[in-house]
Amino acid sequence: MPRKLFVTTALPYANGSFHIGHIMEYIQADIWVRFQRMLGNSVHFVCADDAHGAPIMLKAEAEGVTPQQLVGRIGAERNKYLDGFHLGFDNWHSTDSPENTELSQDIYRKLKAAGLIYTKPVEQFYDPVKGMFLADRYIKGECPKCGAKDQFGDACEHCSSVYTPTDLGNPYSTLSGAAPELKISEHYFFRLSDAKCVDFLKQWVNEPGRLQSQVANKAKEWLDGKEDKALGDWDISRDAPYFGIPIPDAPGKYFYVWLDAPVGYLASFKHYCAKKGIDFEGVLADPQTEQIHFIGKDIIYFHTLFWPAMLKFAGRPYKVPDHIYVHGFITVSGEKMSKSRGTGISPLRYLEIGMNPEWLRYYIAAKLNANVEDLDFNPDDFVARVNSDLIGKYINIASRAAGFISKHFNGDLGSFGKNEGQRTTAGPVLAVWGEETAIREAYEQREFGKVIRDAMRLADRINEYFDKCKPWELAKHADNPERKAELQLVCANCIWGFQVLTVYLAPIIPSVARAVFSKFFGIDKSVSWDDHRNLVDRVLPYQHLMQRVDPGQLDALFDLPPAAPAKEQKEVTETSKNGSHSRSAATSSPSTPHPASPGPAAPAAAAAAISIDDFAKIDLRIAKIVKAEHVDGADKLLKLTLDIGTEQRTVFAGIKSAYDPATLEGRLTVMVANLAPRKMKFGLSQGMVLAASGEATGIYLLAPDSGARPGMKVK
RNA sequence: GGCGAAUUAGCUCAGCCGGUUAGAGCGACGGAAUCAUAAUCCGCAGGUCCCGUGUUCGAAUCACGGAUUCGCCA
Repeated sequence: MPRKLFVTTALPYANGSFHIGHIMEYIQADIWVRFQRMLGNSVHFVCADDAHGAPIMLKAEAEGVTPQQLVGRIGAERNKYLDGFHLGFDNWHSTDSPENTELSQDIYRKLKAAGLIYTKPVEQFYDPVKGMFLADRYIKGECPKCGAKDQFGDACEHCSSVYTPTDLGNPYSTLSGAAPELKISEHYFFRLSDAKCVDFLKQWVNEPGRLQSQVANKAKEWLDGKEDKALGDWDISRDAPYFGIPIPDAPGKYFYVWLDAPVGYLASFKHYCAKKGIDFEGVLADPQTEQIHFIGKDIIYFHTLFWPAMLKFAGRPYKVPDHIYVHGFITVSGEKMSKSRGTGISPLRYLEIGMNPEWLRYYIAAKLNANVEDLDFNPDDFVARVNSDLIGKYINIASRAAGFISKHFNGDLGSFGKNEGQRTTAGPVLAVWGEETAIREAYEQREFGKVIRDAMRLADRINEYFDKCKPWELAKHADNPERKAELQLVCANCIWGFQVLTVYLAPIIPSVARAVFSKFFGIDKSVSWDDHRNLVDRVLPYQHLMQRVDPGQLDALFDLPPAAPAKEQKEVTETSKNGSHSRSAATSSPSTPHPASPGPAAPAAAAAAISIDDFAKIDLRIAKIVKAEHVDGADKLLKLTLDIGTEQRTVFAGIKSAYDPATLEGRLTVMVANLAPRKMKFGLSQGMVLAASGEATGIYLLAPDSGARPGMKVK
């Protein structure tokens, strides 16, 4: 009996491009979905842009476009990523859509009819210049405890005390700079504290197998809170102007973005159903349907409290989620992605420089398990794992066995019985078949790391078998029919083992799996789980199925343009604090846009004029290169140790192509001494040296006239 | 500040309910092989299991305290 699955990933906030954290979540869900589909289960897999809310409204305003235009622009680039990483969503929609408006308002009306909605006046800061109420993050002022200036309205970065915006001294609006006024407005609330809500949620959370234990514990902590920790009601309205969905019969009131965001799961599904002629309500109302949401650990609160309660008390046709599968964040080289230092990985750049998306899928799968744990992208580890596991172990099996079959048997794998128990498959094939249950269960449990550990152990077995049987020796005696038959058997066994492994790995590397079947086995079909039993009869001449990673590509991946200037960072900080879906996938990294490539400097098309004050911010110093060294594994970089009088700095400079390190030692140059340090693949770079370059090749380091001494300021 | 999670070989990690000399992969090192995109195979080396105290016949595993990191506190 095939399962019926409705699967979603968290809605990304549509104010920016995808970052590596989004991609990680989609890869996790996509692997699981592909696995389910291979088993023959029915899966509807959808997502959507989370379009509403103040940050998008304000960003659009700043850019002089409508929110719809902004969201449309972001939405237009989604497919590049989704196709690029083989993410097989059935549909991608938007919360700013007729379906979402209809469903959100319907759910609201039903909640209201159930007596779970009420209104209450709320006193809140109001920006008289902008004419709008201000969320906490748009108010700054002096910390009531320590007096630090320019603190946000929720917590102090200096003394980390927590308070409300009304506690701030000399508050001001970050939007207009005006002093905010306290103003009262009627707000709509969802009565989450209602006994029937709490009782339902307690039962829902405790359902065995529904949530990961860490997640269930967290939810229980919220549900069992007492006094000031007790579960409160949820403020679901915002006053105009607001980019969102109007609340029925409440002029000037809109749903808070977090109310309509998860409804977007349903809106996207409904939109898809309409396109495909599927009965939307029928699928939802079917008790067999399993509704599953993949999310990041930062949005557990919304998905284990509000969302199930909303659905439960809205009633039919809505169903409560069957599972919420929570993952951790992704870090890069052990560090949380930094907002200010521009570290991180751009998924778009990854694709643009021609890196294979399935390397990343493989690497992320290798490090994923079912727990709410962060995982680390480590560049060296990435290269090692992909090259030694995927190419060295797995692909290598086909590569080394196929030649003999093509050369001596014209691609025929032989008339040996291929069924379990028969002599011919007693070698590696039985071993590989023996792990089928374990691997299938590991997939089901989202223990992808275990899948890969198991699969690679099997690849090792096949390689050992190959070595032990020495087919290259057998081939030397191919005129002996017995030797020749043995040669065919050994190679066939390895190729069958490879076939089974390919099926096992297909959810993770779908495109390679498909290519193995079409280009190597001559079978053009989508790979199903059953294909691990249907051993093939022949192979086509082997052609490369996958390239190795060139470590130089990692340099290119991390060689991003300098971090965005301070203004941009501030924006990012603010928007990322909005607690919406934007951060749901993983890190708090901004999705820093970047040019297609670090392009050659066009003959300086005069940049915009700056003031002398702007220039003075740059601390340029004469530096003496005391040491210059090659960097292992870096194509372009040299590691420089610079003396600037008061201290020594380590700087990585992209001048390897132009300078021999030995000739640099001892000479003077100019460095930016106050450039924010930046973590690079090879270490921390504490500044940069200045060099000239143009259209033509060549890089020319600056040098001061004689007489300059290390540490002198350049101005 | 309160609560929670994490901390195991150079790197990435596995070690369930406490039980013999703590494991894997990669890397390093030494060999072999040469079919394969220098991939593969064999062997070897590497650990005060964050620190301390305690419970126990026995603790990486439990308890308490501490350090560091990360998160949650609507």
